[in-house]
Amino acid sequence: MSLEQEIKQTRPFKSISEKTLVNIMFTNNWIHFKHNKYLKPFEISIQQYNVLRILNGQIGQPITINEIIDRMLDKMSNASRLVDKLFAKGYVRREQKAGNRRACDVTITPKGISFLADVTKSINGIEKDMNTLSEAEFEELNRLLDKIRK
Amino acid sequence: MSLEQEIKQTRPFKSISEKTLVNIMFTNNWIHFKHNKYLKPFEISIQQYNVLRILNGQIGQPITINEIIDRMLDKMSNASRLVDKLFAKGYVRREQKAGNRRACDVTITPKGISFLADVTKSINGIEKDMNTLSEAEFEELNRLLDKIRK
DNA sequence: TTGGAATTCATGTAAATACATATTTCGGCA
DNA sequence: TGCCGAAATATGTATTTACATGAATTCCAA
Repeated sequence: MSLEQEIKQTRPFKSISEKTLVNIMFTNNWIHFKHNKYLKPFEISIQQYNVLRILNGQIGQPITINEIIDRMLDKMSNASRLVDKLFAKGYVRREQKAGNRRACDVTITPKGISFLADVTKSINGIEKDMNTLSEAEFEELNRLLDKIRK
Repeated sequence: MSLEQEIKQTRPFKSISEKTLVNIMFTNNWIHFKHNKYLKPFEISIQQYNVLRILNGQIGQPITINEIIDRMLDKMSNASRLVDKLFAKGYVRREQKAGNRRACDVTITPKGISFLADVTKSINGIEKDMNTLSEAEFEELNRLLDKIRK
């Protein structure tokens, strides 16, 4: 459905770029809502899920809190508290980094890995809720999003 | 910059559609961050700003809380408390709807209109932070976002 | 070597969000 | 009319977010 219909816009957007910003935000909320729906049974928040994915991407190599923040989609949130939550659930291990007592090494545990695998299986439902674009359309969408951010 | 570089992705995405989801979320956070930056001096949250814009779009015609929720980008948040905040600042008027004592009529006040004009002037800075796409590219980006949401 | 700045993380806190539940009012029907 | 379920909004609350500040450690330059 067109954006204007979805948000029942009465007057037209002032510019196509303004409309695009609104469209990105609206689409993100659509994704966010789906994510919440699929993550809910696992009792994990979107941010915690993202941190787990980052750790999993490390393939066993530890990573510091600062590096997690670097890789996070949302830089603002509190990585050390997210790691706390994951630690409490046994999904990550946290140790003082050798050679730098300020920093800490965070690693995903086997329990975390298998939990993440279950979550991922469920969350792929999002792709069923999405309309599939052609390969070329996906590529183009990515290109345009990359381009819009300077 | 490419998404992979920005989030320092180590292993490749499993699919182009997964990458696209991440890209939309990442771009949204980019926009969110900019919004926060430009809204901060005005002491208003993004959600409050969006509600004001919706009310302004009504051109004087009152609207109920439910209709605000309908038009909001983020359906989840608490429209009545957002209206409360705006009311406390004198940006909106709220009256019991004639003929239905459950519902209420919300309208933007002149103070709200001029405040919104100031905010809008500042927030247009986002468009300077953005790379401009061509008209055709903007159209295509909007088309693809509309298409991806069923 | 040592004092100050920078780094790295943790903690505190006000506000916002997500969601459940309550309250008031309305509409329809026996 | 009186009752029941639905509608429209308000309120309660646990969690998350945004951001400021604090604490420990490291680095560097005088």
